[in-house]
Amino acid sequence: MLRAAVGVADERGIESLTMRRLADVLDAEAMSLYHHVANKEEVLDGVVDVIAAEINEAVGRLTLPTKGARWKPAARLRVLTAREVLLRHPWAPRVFVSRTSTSAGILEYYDGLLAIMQAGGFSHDLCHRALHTLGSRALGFNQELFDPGDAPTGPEAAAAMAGMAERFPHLVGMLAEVAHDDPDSTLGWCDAQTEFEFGLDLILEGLDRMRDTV
Amino acid sequence: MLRAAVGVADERGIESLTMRRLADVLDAEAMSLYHHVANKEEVLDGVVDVIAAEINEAVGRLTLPTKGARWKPAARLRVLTAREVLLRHPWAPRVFVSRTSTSAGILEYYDGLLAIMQAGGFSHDLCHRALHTLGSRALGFNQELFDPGDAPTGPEAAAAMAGMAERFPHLVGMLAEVAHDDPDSTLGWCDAQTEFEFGLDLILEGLDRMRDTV
DNA sequence: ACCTGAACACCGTTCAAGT
DNA sequence: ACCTGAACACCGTTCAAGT
Repeated sequence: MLRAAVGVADERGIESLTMRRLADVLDAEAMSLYHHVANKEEVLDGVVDVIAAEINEAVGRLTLPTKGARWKPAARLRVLTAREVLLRHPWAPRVFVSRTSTSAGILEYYDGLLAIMQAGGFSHDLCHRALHTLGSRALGFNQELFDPGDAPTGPEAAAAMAGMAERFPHLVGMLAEVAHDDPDSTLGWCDAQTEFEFGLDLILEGLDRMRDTV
Repeated sequence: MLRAAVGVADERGIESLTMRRLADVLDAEAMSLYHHVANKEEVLDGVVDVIAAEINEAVGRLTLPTKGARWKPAARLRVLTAREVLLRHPWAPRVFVSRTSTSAGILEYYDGLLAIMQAGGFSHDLCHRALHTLGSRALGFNQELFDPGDAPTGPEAAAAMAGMAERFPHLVGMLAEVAHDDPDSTLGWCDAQTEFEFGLDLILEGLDRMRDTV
């Protein structure tokens, strides 16, 4: 049933995951679901567990060494592997942030990340700060509020840019040059992947520096 | 009307902000709102604009110098000032991340942040990467997936910890020591404030280092 | 032009009734 | 024990009708 819920979200989007539709897919008529879950929240909790299990299965196959300075490439690969799973379920981050309680599967994922950091020599306190600093990046996604690289294109783009240039001069200046330097910057998630890795590496390097000095 | 919407969200939570309740508060009977907005999405867009205006008003009063190395404390204060506004509207981050288009007020906020970075000598490309790296932190909040410092308390805490210790040894070890080192770590947003500033400073320092070398 | 009430299509959920 | 259909309370939204 939870697998069916993930299937519905994958195929028609998370907003289409309603109790009625889920029952339809299961060939059960409508409201029988409530004999297996207390309410929809429990369905979403279960969905998170399914995705977490998929992530844990993927990162469980990793075999990089983790001692000392090797912690960094090991943590990096773990995060990017989790990200690969999430890229197959683009709706999952939204469900993750909507949960109030934490799934055991997510705790298991974090526990493995902590194992890497502790093998690298992190104190418990630095581990704690590291998890907060990484935030959702630890699981492979970064909540973007708007895409600064998403410059307007099309016929009226030039006019819109001119109007915006007065109100947001620095922003428009940046967009013009970034778009010029990298014409592929708006082509799908390739760019987002580069940006994600940039931010991840910046944080991991900052943490590594503290490992040496704190 | 948008101010009334913010008031409803402040007093009863964002989930209580329905078209019917909003009309009630405005002493208009129900469905007259649709003569002023196309749909609820437009109401939420407007709510974002109201909060963005409040943020811009607050950061507009700041007067720190921004040239060269001074960019860092200036950017830091700008972000923490935005955070102060959001702490008065704890539901706002959830509305922010739910918007697909970006409000002009948010663009204005980003434009001012870019002005600081450019005064500090950032290239357009590094500005772009910096915004992506900061993500929601640029606006003063960090999407937490679960609070690793939120150790269980109460009578059955010890038993729960013992059960969890087998499955999540590193996590439980960390929680035990962090809770021991800092018994106040679960008392409200003080802790979250410390953690937010830690992550913010780590990122700002990493960006500052790149300013010198890239 | 602006407001209104009834109605529609949808949602999560309850409940008494079936097997 | 498990499933079902009708119903309830709520939501966003439409529409014809009022002033």
